[in-house]
Amino acid sequence: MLSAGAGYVNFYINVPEFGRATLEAVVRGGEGYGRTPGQEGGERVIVEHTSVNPIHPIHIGGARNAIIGDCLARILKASGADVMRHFYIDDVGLQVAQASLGFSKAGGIRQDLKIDHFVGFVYAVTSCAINLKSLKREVERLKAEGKDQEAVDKIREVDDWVAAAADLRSRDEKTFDAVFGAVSGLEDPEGEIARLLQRYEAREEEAVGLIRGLCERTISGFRETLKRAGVFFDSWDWESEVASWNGGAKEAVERLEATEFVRVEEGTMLLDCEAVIEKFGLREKYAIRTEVPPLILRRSDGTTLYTTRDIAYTLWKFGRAERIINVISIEQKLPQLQLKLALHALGRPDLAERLVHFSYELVHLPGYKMSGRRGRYVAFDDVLDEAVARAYQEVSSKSPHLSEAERQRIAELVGIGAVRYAMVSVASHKPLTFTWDRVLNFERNSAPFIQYAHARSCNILAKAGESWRGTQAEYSALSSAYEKALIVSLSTFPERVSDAAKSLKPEDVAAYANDLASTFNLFYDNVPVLKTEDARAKAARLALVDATRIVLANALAMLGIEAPSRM
RNA sequence: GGGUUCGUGGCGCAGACUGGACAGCGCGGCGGCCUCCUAAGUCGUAGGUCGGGGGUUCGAAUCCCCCCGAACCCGCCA
Repeated sequence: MLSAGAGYVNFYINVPEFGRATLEAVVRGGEGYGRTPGQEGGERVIVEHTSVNPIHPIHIGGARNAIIGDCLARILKASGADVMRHFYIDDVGLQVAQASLGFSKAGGIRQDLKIDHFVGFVYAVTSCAINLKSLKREVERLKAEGKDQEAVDKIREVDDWVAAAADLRSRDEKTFDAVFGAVSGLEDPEGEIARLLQRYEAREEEAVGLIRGLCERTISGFRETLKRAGVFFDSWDWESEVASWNGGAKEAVERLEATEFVRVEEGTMLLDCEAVIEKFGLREKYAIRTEVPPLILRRSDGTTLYTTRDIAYTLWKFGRAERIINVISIEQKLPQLQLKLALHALGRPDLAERLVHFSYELVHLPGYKMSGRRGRYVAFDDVLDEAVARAYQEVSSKSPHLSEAERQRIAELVGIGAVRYAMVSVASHKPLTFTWDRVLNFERNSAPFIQYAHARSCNILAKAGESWRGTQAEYSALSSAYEKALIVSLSTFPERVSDAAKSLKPEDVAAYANDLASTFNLFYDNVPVLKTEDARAKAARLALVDATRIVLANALAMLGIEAPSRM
């Protein structure tokens, strides 16, 4: 039936029939409802995400990346794609060499601190020592040249690093003194780091042992954190292996060198991005309104830079998938564009077309700016701990009848669910300001709200037993507005999932789950299920509850959030 | 300085690409609902010049231009 008004067409649905069809489809589909089964020869997609530098623990910004990337992968998989999740380990960067140098001076590791946190500390101390040394030299030079005002500005920077150093020292004097003293005592720490990196790229045994040793340790910490957060990878790609030692970066540079777009200036090799844009008419395609600076492919000392190695890595990934989605923060917008331009320069516009930079905004902290180099960040581990602790308080006060073990189990999945939901539900192009109260809320518009609706549905079903399943359901009994709304919501789930996958908007699944939970709560408060007199009407309502339970669980699964049956 | 993105009630968000039914939701405020399937729920109420100003349109939070504010980028870092 149709009716029109104010330029809109309203549809009315044959509820009993539609209800029957929807509920049967949900129950028949079970865990698969809302999912498109993967097919032989389906699109292979690599989602590269997290890829935190192995020099400090994953902080709250990396957590946003990990959670968005993980949800994206889950949703794409649900829509039928053959998804592989990759973590790119940037072990060929300057920062890793720097952390490794400091680590070699630390005089052993601390057993009482998670290893990636210890590495982060050592890296920050090393970075302080190096920055202070070079800034002080700069100040001397400026003073000698009579540039007093510039010297004053530099002194201000020195003060900032001195403050960072004092803060670090207060955390662990022994390690600080060992690392800071040793690094400051080096005649030319920056040169030493550059040489270490060169030796690593040349795959010299000692350098490999040092850098790999550090990376392996840090990554073992990452794995622990990520596992707890429900984030998993199919592949851990060492930059050294997929871009450097395998000759990939060298080959990419050579191939680019053979094109008309590369030139050498003062020993550095540059890709003329503007020339690429002009040649292939890409200005409009990529909405480029300003001059794109040249991409430096090779340093004057012969080593490669991150984006150069990323070209090689991208080609490597395209050997394994048709589409690549890189979850990388908005800060790297320009290098990601330059990466595409490099593909064009190599004569592979088809690859550029299927390379997606899924960018997300940074996580801010009220009051200060995070800085790995200064050792200032909120670690993902600490966020998870705090979330679970708060959830435990909540569970204990709301469900004191549950056993201690069960309260702990529920606290874990509620706390972590809350963090995941908070991270994925905000559109990724919006900056996120981190505050505990905001991220760890357990009310509506949060994972616990959805989990609670799920637990309620489970509870009704648990009390109903199994006998109703043998009863012929009378779907015409589902006549209230609450029931109709619920049926409509359930029926739209598969479409919502495929839309979210197409538009790469995991937050849409989060919003759907919240809406469904809300719709179910209205039903719950207004329609008594177990008290329904007529057995066939009761069976229909129980089928509706069962279907809701299934869809809530499936939606939560796509967000990597567990669905408890009690809480 | 140039570019990109964002600016929606006290706070946090959705809606914007594909312009249309009173701009939705949560937190916080105020006032209700547990002899009834878990109140992490729910109902009611107050609170909005959709940053500001022009324009396009029958119609603009949504499209265009200008301005203001914030974030990010413009490195032989990643």
